[in-house]
Amino acid sequence: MDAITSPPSGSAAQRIEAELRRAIISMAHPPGSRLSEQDIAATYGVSRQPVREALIGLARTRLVEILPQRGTVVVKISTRKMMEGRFVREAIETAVARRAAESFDPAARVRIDDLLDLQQKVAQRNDHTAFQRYDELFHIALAEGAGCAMAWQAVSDIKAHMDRACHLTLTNAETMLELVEQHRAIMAAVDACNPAAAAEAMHCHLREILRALPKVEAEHPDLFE
Amino acid sequence: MDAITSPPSGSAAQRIEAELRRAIISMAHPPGSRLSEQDIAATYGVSRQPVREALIGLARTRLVEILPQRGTVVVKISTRKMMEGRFVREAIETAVARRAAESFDPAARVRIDDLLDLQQKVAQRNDHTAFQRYDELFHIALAEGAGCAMAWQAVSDIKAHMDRACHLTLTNAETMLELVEQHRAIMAAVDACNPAAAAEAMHCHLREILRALPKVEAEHPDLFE
DNA sequence: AGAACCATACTACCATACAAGACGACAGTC
DNA sequence: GACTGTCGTCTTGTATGGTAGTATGGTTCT
Repeated sequence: MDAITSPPSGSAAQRIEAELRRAIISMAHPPGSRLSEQDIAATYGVSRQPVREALIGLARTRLVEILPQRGTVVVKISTRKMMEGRFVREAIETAVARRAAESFDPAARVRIDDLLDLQQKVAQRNDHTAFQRYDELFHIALAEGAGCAMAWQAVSDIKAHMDRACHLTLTNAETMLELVEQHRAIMAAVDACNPAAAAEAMHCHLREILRALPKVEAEHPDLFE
Repeated sequence: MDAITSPPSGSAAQRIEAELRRAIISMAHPPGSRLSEQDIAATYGVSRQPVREALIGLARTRLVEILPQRGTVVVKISTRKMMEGRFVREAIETAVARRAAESFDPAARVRIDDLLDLQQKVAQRNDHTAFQRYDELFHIALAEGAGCAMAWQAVSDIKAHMDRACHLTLTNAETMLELVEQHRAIMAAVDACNPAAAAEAMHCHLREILRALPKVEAEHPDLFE
């Protein structure tokens, strides 16, 4: 049942990177805020070295920017880059959906129904964090079921940025329930073995996600670059 | 003219990571070989710390695998993973080619012709390394010209793995010249503003690259997993 | 002879200390 | 008053020592 709380994996550096990643995506560290190696090290009770490695990892996913000898800051949200990211994600995930409709692992299929039910529950509770976690699990399961788990690797970084923005756009339960319905629509096309419909459903799904972005940019201009 | 030799950028860690990356892709460190932090540190005349950060970076791109408290090894080539990677890369790059045919930055357009001429030259000289570098520059320029530079970010890691395999498959000048011709075919479709043709040309191009992979796996089974 | 056991040499990992660059405040000068 | 040079304090970057875990080879017991 605790598939949602990822365990404190392996090294301290990995653990801290995961923690910081969550904190950044959930806006606990808002865009533009500074991240001091020393402060974080003190917070987590470790040395600067693992913190440094964690920040390097986050910099690689473009969630933070390390300015040499100056400091590390959480990158601001860029609508333009977000749209570019959507383009790439759309290219990958529509291809995955198409392949899923051609052949899908039956074992993964039943798991997805469970995921969607759980996602619907947390959506009704208006629980952002759990919702996004199940959203991620859905897309992972879809890629794995289609036999291209590696595709997720390429998408995960982009999705992290999107999820951060969605913490501003996903304000009510209705919107989240809509997204769950879109997930079900994708699976319906997959079950019908209709590649074109699956790709189209995924296309609409990804289009919907960032629809409200320009509005929140006007509301929170300080979070954007 | 020295656009091919990337400068020793910023920190020692980044410099060493770039060096190791080149060495791995060019098979100077063959798949399966061990990479000791200490040895590399001594080789490059630096401490173990920047080497460690470099190895962590390479592990993130799946070029090496860090086994905690045991050692770091160059990952072996996996035909299955390579095919999965091609699937993802195909999804992204055909979308890029399609968009390029819809609208392309004129300034980037002229640069590409220069790149292709240079690539043809080094192909005639049978210079693997330079060829792959210009190949990379071509795909980057195409993405930038199409206005989705971020797409390259998602492709670069996959291409690194492919390039490593291609060091085994690209043995003669003829094959390289064929690939240049495929590049020109893509650009012809772009110039003709024919998205479908551009995507199809890219599709064929990426299909060709790994065609000889099963053969080299039979010849060098020790390099594969 | 075979197998369990232990010492040793290796590894990645973390903590600490030091170095070098960047920014801001302040004093001195024109 | 505006400009400039210098010093102090922040930051990240690098070096080094020490720790825990793993594999390996020799040894001892059965």
